[in-house]
Amino acid sequence: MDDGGWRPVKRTRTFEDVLAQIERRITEDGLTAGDRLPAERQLAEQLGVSRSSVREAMRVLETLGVVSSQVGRGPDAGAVLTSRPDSALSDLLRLHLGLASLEMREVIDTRHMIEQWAAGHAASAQADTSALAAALSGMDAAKSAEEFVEHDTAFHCAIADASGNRLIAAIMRSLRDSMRRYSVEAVQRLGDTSILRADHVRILEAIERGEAGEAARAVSEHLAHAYPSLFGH
Amino acid sequence: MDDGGWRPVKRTRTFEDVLAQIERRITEDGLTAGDRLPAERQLAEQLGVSRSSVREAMRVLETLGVVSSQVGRGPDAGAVLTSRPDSALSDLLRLHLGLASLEMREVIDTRHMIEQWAAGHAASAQADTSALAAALSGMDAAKSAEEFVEHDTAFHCAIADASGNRLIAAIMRSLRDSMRRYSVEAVQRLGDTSILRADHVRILEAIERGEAGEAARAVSEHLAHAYPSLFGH
DNA sequence: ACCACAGTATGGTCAGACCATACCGAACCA
DNA sequence: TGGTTCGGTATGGTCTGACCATACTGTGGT
Repeated sequence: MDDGGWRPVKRTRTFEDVLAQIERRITEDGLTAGDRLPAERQLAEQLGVSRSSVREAMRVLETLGVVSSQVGRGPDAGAVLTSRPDSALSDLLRLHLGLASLEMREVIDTRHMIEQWAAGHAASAQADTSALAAALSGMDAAKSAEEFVEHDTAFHCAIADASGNRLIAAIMRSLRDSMRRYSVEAVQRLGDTSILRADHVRILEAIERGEAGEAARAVSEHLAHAYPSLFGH
Repeated sequence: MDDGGWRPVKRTRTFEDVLAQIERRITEDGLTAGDRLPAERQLAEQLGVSRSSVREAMRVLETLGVVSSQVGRGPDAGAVLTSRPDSALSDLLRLHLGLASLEMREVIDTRHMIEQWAAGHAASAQADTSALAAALSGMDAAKSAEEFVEHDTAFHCAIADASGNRLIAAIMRSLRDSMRRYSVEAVQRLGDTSILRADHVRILEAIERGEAGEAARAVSEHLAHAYPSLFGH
């Protein structure tokens, strides 16, 4: 019955080895976005594994938003290192929401946290607000809830961008992405978007004036207006 | 030269079709963590594709922390739906940090934001603090910087858990995971950890007394102590 | 009741083939 | 000289079929 404390063997699959090798080359050679990886067949031969294993590793890297594969021939073909964490995060959130291992409430609370933080930092940094203003006009011109949400998303993502933190901006984009349908329903339920517009103007002006506290407060109240059912207390 | 506005062909790869089918079955059949997917060969036959394509789809799902594959036979074998967003997020952060498409500063700022939020909510919720206390004793007994960081991570993740938001807790865990090496170096540079201990006690007591504002403040000052070089302003 | 062993379903891996794509370059005109 | 056409080729995408290691299942013997 006693295995003597052994048994930590934890078999490691071939494609995981390939992954580790590629990651090692990335960090050791200092590769960055734009650099090309060897072709699949070449990599398979170099590492002494089959092309299938290399392909599975590529699929993982692609899922994580680290490489992008192009067919054909030439400088742009093959596996190129990229930097797209957004879609990876979106897929992750969407699937886990579908699995019911996350609830919308948790997503919205997270968004609340991020937006307050981002608005405050955007204000302190006196960030450029032209993207915010553009999104605002887009909302004014919107002819459907879908279109409105589209520009609303742009507005809030622009705040995250303006905070200067790319990780937070990426999380923000994927949060919005995974709750798009929910947002559209919320806008339709709401009917009148004039309150939201006033909120947006208040947020924009607070950021422009560099008033971090007011910007955070404005964001908080805005979310309470947009999702009244979740902020009943 | 004019293609008449066409060209939206966007070839879709077979494994992406498989992914869509599986995701559809998850949402339509209401599958959740613990349920089993059909075997690879079976799935390939059902969908009329090769096993390779099914496997690539599986690899994506596994990367996103949605399925876990076990070899062998029996009820536990095969592809089982799981809910492990943590490792997926960790891999994502680690690789993008390696690609220099994210900077440590951004990770730590994000952590700062999350910890303040989580500490405040844990305090308001009068959450159970036994895990926090356990981690605290672990730090006291630690004999190396690595061991100290191990329990320190447990302490801070326990705060995130206590906030009750699984998404935020998952993000917290992956943040800590991806910056483990950095944290160890920071502790070694610091040498004396008594200041950190005092901070931890202050955080713990604030949460126990339900003082959200004090908990958030304590977390903020704690991070300034732990990473003085990043909070010089 | 227990145990040993063959059977079998599972994922993991490999080799080799073929396809579509898209660039490269040489041969071919104008 | 200049452009065009067309075959060559490197790339990822897909499929087939095979074999392996693993771990349960059931059967038969003790």
